[in-house]
Amino acid sequence: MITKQTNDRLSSILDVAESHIRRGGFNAVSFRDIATAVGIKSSSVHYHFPHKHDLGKAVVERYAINFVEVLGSPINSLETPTMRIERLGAAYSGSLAQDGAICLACVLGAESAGLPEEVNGAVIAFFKQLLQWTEEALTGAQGPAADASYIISAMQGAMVLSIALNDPRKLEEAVTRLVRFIEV
Amino acid sequence: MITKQTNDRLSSILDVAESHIRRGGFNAVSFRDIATAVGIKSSSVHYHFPHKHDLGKAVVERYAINFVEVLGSPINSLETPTMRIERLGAAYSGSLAQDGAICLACVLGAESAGLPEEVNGAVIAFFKQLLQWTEEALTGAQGPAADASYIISAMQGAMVLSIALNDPRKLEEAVTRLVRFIEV
DNA sequence: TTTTATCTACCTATCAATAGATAGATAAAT
DNA sequence: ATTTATCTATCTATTGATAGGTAGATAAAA
Repeated sequence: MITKQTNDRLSSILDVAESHIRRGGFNAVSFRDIATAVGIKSSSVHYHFPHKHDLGKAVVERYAINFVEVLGSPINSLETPTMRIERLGAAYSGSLAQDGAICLACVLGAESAGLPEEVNGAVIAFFKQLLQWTEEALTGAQGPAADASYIISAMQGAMVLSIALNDPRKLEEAVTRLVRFIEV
Repeated sequence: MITKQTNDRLSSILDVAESHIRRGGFNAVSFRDIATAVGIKSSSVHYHFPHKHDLGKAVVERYAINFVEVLGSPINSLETPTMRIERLGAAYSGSLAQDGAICLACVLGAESAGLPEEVNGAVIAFFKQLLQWTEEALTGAQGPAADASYIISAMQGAMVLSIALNDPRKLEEAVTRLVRFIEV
């Protein structure tokens, strides 16, 4: 059985790992860093995640579940596609503003070719999930920006630019522009 | 005096470093890997680049010079803004197709928060240069996509998606869409 | 012309630090 | 009694970095 405390500890480990990865990529985490931050020993982190790729995969999978949960369903008859993409944009902006760090998929997608395949697989799955959500959200939409890949690309790219240039408005402006050019 | 051979060796070091960074980020390079690939010892790499951030900075700076050179001038009276952005898109697509690797700025921009400041500074400078080029190229242009930050974001993001999903068409489609929605 | 000095570009050897990983002990919980 | 979650202790490999040496080119001084 998994106790409450164990769950907390697991969460803490994943929290620290996610935070480090989102700031500096997969190689920016080490078992020791995590252990120190959480207050345990590195061998205890290995107990929960035998290999580093187990940890990486778990971080990505939790992130994916959480992201989709925050987004909610893309099929909501009370909303227009524009409103849904606005919601997606808000999730991106919020994540940047709240954590001061880029989206996990941005970092890991960028260093995709250097990742363990277990981690890369999880990243790919997340991207596909994200694309599917956006496609469904766009049902019936038209206009210069009404394409799932295009929207995800633009938002992720704007996020990178925002982080690199330390200017959150890059992302906000991109979202505004995207939303403006979706027609119902 | 810098001999021809020295120049070749320096180039080789930078070549290998760039290739590794573009595949897996800044931490995917090591002095030993480079040395082995080039055929010298790691201490010799240190001779040319005392610290790792010196190497990183040099890689970014060479990349920036090369990229702008490939692009050519953004101000060319024979071209429309659309044609210029098409040229930018071709540079991105070509770089992906030719090297099978993402743009250097995409990777380093994404892990920006984890980079040595010397390297990060060079990345920021490159981004600014790229934005300025695009702004100049857009002179007089209008339409849903006529914004430098937006165009760079969309292209970089599409590049990440292309690499992560192993589908170069993501980038090509994004470029097509961007170009289509620039009006003169 | 020969000697002396300096510089370049590499080498060997080595360092301390850190990486991921494992074995075995322990104590608490089930 | 067994499982869970942690510990201590340790391993091997790799990291970035440095010290000290050397062959060859260049250049200035004797």
